[in-house]
Amino acid sequence: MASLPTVLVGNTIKLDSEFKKFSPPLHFEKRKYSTKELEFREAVSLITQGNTTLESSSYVPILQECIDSNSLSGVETIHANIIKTGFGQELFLMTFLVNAYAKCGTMESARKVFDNLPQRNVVTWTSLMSGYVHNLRPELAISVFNEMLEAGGYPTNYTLGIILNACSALYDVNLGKQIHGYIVKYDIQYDTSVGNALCSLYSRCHCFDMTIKAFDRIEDKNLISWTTAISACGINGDSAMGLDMFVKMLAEGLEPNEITLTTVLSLCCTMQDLVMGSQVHSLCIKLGYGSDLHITTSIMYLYLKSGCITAAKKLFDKMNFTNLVTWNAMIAGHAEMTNFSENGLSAYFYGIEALRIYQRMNLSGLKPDLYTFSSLLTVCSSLVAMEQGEQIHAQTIKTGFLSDVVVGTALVNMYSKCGSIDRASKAFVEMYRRTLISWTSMITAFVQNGRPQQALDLFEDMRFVGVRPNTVTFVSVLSACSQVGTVDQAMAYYDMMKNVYNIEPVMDHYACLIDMFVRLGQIDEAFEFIKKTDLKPSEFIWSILVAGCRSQGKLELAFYAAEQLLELKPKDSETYFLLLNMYISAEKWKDVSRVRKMMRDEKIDNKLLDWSWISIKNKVYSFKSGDKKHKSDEVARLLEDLIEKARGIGYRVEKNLETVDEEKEETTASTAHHSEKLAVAFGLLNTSNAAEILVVKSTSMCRDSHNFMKIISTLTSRTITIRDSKRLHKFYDGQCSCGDFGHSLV
DNA sequence: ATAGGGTTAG
Repeated sequence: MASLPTVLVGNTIKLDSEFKKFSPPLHFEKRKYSTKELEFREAVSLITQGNTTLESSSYVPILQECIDSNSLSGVETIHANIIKTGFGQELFLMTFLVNAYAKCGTMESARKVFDNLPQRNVVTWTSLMSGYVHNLRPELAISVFNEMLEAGGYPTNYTLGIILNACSALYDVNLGKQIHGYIVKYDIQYDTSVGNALCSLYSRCHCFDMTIKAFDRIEDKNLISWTTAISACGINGDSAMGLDMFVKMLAEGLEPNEITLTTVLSLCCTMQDLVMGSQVHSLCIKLGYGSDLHITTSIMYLYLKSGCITAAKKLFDKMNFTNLVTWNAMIAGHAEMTNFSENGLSAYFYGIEALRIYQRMNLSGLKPDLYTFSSLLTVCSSLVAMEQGEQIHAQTIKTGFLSDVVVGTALVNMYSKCGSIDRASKAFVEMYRRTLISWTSMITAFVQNGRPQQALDLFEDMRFVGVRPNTVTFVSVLSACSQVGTVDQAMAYYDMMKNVYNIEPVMDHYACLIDMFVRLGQIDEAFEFIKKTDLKPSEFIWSILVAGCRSQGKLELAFYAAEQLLELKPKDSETYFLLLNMYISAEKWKDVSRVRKMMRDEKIDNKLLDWSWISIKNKVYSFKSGDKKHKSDEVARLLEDLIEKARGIGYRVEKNLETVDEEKEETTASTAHHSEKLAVAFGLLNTSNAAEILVVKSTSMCRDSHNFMKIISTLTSRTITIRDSKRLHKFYDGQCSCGDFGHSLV
């Protein structure tokens, strides 16, 4: 966090009447450059020959050319020449030189030129500030601002715009508000550059209302004002409003440029609105931006986000030019699919594809940046690929991108989802800046890893440092409460959410509370709560109730809840398998046949896509039920041996689909195995004695397998982590981190 | 002399 510049605390900005009227700054006249016709190369050759017939203003377009081609050596050559020819006293020229050095990335030289200036005016000061903002040293821009004020200089609207940008770069909305205070006091909110900077600051700091207010106050709204406001709508999650503004902008007669269009396409993208997207695309083509790289990348990303992976790939392969952003979008698009795939198996393939694209990107010679790393970490967390995740962690350290708050948060999330809570919290502690999402991620990490009390403690820390929780934070908090199992505490947080933070409860919050009642065995209270809140339970809530009723032996209610679930998800194979298993456990064979017939009628696959995979030394081994791959004899023998030993200490194979022969409808010997049992056995055989086992499973774990893993963790003295489609299970010493309510259903 | 966009995290 940037410390507050002391000068700003008192009323020390002296704004004179000149400033209020926006007259041009003192000592600065706009020159008409006589060298418009002078060719750049000609000029350079004149300079290098030492033939100095140039007048001082002729240097400006040459310097501009150096800036455009980012040629530091060019700037240095011209600098030397200016000194030689005695133009070093020309303030306007030296100001431009400060700017040129700053734009070419050497603030040391810029500062040196500035320090040697014969005199200073607001333009020279402002150029230096702008240079620091441009070179990612906003805090230095602010101290230069203070220096200027102390020296008696007055800011202009441009100066204030730059300082607001510095605040924005520091995410220091409080300092920005102080500056805003002066802007209000001197009534210059309607100025375009000040207004645009305010919009941009508030947008970046997620103060949406302030953004729109600042926008409304701008007298002459230019394309930048509109683009900033439209983009702010997107950041705020109100893409529809952004599209409305875009239409309004068009109605006002402004023509969008490629940047506005890219922003608008990104709105279509978050709305997954292919129809609107293709309309905007047509407009892009009409305005001549059809082959613009940003536009094409946005269209590609729109396809990706709308699930049209093949179309996106086609476009990608057809593109003549790609840059890092194109590749990042491709990787991010696949990374996102790993989150939204219903089916764990397809998530796995998307994840692998994302890593492949990354390899291809490396081969093409592009260097990854913070966006690449964030997406890759997401992929690793979805794949539960901790080894790859660690490699990417190492790369973020080497490249310096670890200091980015999003990368840091993604790292916390990756370690958490891979079951390594210690590394997750280390990553969190080492972050130098944390956003609400970082805090929420860490709170969620504790919840995911079965440490509810630490989650609640961290939540209080977060409140203590003044970070305001949101809906998502409270889902994790209530989820932690349900694990702790204190009804009063949960209700207190529920009330806090509603009354202190004015957050309306959503289905996930209700689900947490119902989950808590169910865990406490208070099935009646759960149903009562549903009635009291006039709640129409979601699928998820019904599935919690099914599991709860079953474990409480309330079979009638369980069947009722399961039927409700089926009504909400009539095409979902897992629900049918749930019902089947329930009837099999109850040995109601008639109902078993009835459900099987329903499945045939609905054309539901007779086999659940149950896969598990384990990554050992960068190789991934996948298993499906009853699989015979990967040293099957050894794996089978070990598994039989473990089952035998487990039986010795009370394990009984539960009757379910895996263990019941379909034809005879009776329990057979456990020759068929769940995929995760195979993967764990394989892991036990192929890792050293103390190593943790980490397995990913495409569906959710069943109760039988869950019981089995608990016992195996004791028998082998190993920590076994299984990430299923619902949550994380960490088995250690006969216990599971989910508190035995995480396994669900089937 | 100043200003805007796309890809990222719960």
